[in-house]
Amino acid sequence: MSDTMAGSNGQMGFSGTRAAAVVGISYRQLDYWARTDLVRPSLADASGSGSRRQYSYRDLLELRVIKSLLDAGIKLESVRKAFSYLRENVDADIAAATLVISGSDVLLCDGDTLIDIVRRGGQGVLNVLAIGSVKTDLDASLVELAQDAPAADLPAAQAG
Amino acid sequence: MSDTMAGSNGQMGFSGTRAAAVVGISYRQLDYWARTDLVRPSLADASGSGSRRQYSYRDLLELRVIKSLLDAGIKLESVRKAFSYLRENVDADIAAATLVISGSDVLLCDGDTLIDIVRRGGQGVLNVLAIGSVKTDLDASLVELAQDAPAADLPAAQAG
DNA sequence: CGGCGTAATTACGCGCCTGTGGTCATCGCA
DNA sequence: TGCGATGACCACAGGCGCGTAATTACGCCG
Repeated sequence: MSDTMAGSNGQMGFSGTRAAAVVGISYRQLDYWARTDLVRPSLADASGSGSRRQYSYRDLLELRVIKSLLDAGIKLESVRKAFSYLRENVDADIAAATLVISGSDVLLCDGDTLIDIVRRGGQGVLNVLAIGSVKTDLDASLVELAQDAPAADLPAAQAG
Repeated sequence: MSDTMAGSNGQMGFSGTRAAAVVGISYRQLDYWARTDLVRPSLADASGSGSRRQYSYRDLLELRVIKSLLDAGIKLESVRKAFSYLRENVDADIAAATLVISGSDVLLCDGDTLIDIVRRGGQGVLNVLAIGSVKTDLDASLVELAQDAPAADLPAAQAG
């Protein structure tokens, strides 16, 4: 009936269409990003026509961060570099920190470190994004769209 | 002999080619930006083939700020919006402040105000750029390139 | 006044990102 | 096991932001 049925472990996935709807991007963007290796669905990748991609909650968070960066006028190419860097150098819990992009340098930091960085304010542009607020917005969108897919649990348990 | 001859008032202009060289962008970019109304030369605009554009020092500063934003991965379209907003709402001395772009809001602020903004860190991306450092870099580039155009005064008198 | 250098103009092409539309494999369901 | 819905795949189009190259016009200088 719905593609958001909870599995036996309570960890549900999101289909491509639903992921795009929740995040607030077009399906074509989601598709393009998946096949150009920006964000691949971590639960189930596509394997030919007719297969189904399955996005995790964490994937949605990444997608939403990317959407925020795009909305802020940042080029997709730049977003790609930032995320490839992040994936190689950071495994910390992303949701708690603030993302800072400064040229080719990317880092996650907490509030005080952030103030420090901004105060010294190198010689380039700083792109600053609080992941926490992104997560809040994402959860709100999830609750909104949950009405269309009744049997799904709300993601409250995932708040970290 | 040179297109950077100082006039009787000491206020010299920069040709298109030199402006591009000093700022560090291609001539095609400068040309494109001029004819699409991003930055027009304030001393003398083009008037047909064979005419000469004349950029002021202030123009160079704007161009350099734009270059910084582009280098940071910000889309030209977004830069356009920011500058059209700035030109309509702000006549303060740009060189002293910090430029902050937050979605469709653009503002110039000093150090303390900046910290305040970052601390509360709205729900989007903040693009932060200290204009002072841009000006410093620009002046350095001017001094470097002055060797190619000997008779020109250094822009030290223009420091704000 | 006629060549010469500079530079603005124009035409053309490319790569990126994305929207549109159609095709086709797969899944859910009866 | 066939049928309809879903969604991945593919071909194409289009705008933006330039690069490249040729063309045209101005200004200077001999």
